[in-house]
Amino acid sequence: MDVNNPKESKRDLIMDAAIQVFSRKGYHHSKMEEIAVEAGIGKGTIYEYFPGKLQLLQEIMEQSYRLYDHSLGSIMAGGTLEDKLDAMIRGHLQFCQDNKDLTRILFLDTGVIDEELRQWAWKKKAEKEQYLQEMFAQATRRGEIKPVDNRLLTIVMGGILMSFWAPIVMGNLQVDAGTAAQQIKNMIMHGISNTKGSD
Amino acid sequence: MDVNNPKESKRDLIMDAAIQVFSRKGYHHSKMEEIAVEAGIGKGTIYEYFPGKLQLLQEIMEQSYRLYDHSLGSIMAGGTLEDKLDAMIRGHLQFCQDNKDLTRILFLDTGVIDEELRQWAWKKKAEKEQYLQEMFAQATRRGEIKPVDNRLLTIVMGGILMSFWAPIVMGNLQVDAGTAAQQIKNMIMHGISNTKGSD
Amino acid sequence: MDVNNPKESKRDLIMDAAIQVFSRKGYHHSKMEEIAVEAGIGKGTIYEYFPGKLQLLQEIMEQSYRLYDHSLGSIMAGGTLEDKLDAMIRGHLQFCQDNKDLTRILFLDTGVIDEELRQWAWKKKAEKEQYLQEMFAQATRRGEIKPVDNRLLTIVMGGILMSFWAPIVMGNLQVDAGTAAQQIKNMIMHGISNTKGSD
Amino acid sequence: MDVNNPKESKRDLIMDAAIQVFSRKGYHHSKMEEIAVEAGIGKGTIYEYFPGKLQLLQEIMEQSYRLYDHSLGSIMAGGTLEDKLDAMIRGHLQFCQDNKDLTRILFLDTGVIDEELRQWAWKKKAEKEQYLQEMFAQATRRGEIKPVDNRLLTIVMGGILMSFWAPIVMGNLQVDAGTAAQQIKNMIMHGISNTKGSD
DNA sequence: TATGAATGAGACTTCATTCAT
DNA sequence: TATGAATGAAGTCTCATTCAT
Repeated sequence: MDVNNPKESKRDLIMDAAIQVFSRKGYHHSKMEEIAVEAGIGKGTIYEYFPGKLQLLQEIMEQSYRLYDHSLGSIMAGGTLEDKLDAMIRGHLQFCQDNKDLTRILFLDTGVIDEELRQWAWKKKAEKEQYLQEMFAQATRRGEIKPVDNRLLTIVMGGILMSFWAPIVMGNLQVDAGTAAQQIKNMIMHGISNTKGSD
Repeated sequence: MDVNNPKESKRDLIMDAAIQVFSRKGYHHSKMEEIAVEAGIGKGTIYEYFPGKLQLLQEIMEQSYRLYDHSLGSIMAGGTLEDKLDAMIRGHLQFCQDNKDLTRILFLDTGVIDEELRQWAWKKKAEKEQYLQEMFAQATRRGEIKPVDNRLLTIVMGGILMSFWAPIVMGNLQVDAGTAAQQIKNMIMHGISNTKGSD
Repeated sequence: MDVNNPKESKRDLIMDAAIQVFSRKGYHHSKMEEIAVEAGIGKGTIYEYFPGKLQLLQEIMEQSYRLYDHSLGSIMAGGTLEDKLDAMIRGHLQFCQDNKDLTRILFLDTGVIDEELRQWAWKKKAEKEQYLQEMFAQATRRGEIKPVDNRLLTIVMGGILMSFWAPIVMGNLQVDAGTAAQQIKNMIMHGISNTKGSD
Repeated sequence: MDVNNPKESKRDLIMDAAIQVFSRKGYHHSKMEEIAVEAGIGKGTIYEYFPGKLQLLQEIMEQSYRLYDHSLGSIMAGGTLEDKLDAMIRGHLQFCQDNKDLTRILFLDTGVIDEELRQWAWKKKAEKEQYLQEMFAQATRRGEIKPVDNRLLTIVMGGILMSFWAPIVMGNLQVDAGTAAQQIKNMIMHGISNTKGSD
């Protein structure tokens, strides 16, 4: 089936090789030559499938985001905020664990490559925040959470998710996604203080 | 009178210019020529004060971390965990607001430049996590917080701090550090759930 | 047909161009750009075949020495000292006349470029002196020459050979290698004094 | 006396420092900065006494040649060819031994620096050869030597002298100038062959 | 006169991209 | 379609020389 579409498979071959190399060295230290070698093809062939190095990265990033969105989207469909948070965190951890190379590229190189790419990443981030914000707003309306500053809460939530990629990808952290997600969700929902209530 | 120490001031002039340019373009897109122009000096002069481009960045990073540590260290001395968290968050927000260019460099370029620099940044991060972990351990012993997974809590806390640099530096977020810090601290301590029960 | 081995021929093309330029200007005044122009190729192409400027010179030197050794080695095989001297001098003169550019590089730039290269040249020189010394020692044992200080004799012999490259290469001296070699050999063997007595 | 003429002494100070550095590193690897440090003065001061780096070398070379000429000239005044040769060789060896730094500069860097300097060195060499040629011609007329090719003889003689600088300066050869000179002179006059006579 | 901070032309080298085969 | 040899723009760094003090 994959062999039926050799062009697409060669394209994927290149993308996979690029993911390896970008992840290993970072975008600016990756050479087209090295990607070609990793893919087992000639340097010029890459340009048959991608306009250039930057577009190759863009393509990888876009595909990664699609994969990420798909992974999370299917998981966190309905339910209470607590269920959604749990699913979201679990999905995020699972994605990071399952796609270390993609994750490294996605969170390491995004900001420093190119203005256009920065804009794009910024837009993606804004979309995600938009989604979070609505999720929290809905939960607020439903009375599931206290009336906190939604803007701050969104940033905090995003930060919590972001904070896990490095420990996971760099190999320091090995957790069971389900267990960790539940713990983290509980921290967010109920805090860490021993004294119930206050403020 | 301003130039009591002309050598030091020239060095600082270069560093300031480099901070501008690195922050604006990112390390890899910054040219020594451009830094020189920004500083209003000749290209060669930079090399009288710094061995090379990479060392110039390193110097900036180290100075930034010293400044950051000093800013936070003086603030969050004693008190309960709640006081410390409040001070830490407030200091962090304030630093990001007061040193946008530095912040952008510190959190954007760190990972992708150079192996040595990556090691250094990694060490700094580990130190900070070590500090957080001890802070939480102490609070646990004192009974200030529930017995949660310290490793996860540390990562979460780090992520929350990290999450604010981008909104602040990119200009989207304008908050009063004191107010925001208190709100964020409360989220961490008491959670966002409306139901007072725990898991 | 001429290009049976295009890769090797391109390499040679570059080396030939480099020999021209190095010979004309000396190593330190030769620019990679100029070598590329001389070869009729782009600047970057040189780096496809040689790691850098210094290694390009090294390669030329090594090839030159191989050529030189081969030229002399085949000529001066056996026979009496007188025959050997004659062959050696003739071969040396012929080499200088046939390879003026190489000769200029070999004897002009060797000492001043680079420590490693200096070591290499020194080793080559020592090898040649070793060879001369054995040749003279053998002749002494055979009673072909008087018992003179072998160390001094070797240096003298080396100097005599060396002395001819400049006049030949700079274009002042045009001699028939065979005739000149015989004359020089006779000077060495029998001296220039008219009085047949010795000291 | 030296102190009475501070300008001249400072000039000499610089030249001495330059001789040290040029000899140690070779012209192209010597930096004006290093020469200044060696002289214990400021970099700019060199330019008060010399127009530039090249002219500093030229000055050193010219002074060296004057010293060399003076050393030899006073020694080899009159007498037979044999006496002259003996004095010339002895003087040459002595000069090389007494002025290793100068010698290294004189014989190592001459050819590769600059077209003007090359011309100058060439002229000097031609003058010396002119002198040798006349010396030999005179000896021929007096019947002191056989009628050999004067041109070749001159080159040979020059080569013999030249051949000794490297062994002496590089530290391998330690000889008594008088003894060695006599031995070398005898080789030249009477050859090394054991069979007296032939053409 | 002496200085040394400042300069910028110039050289090497890299590597994304092209294009003839 | 696939290739990889060839390219040259671009960037870092050096160091002889200048000049204000």
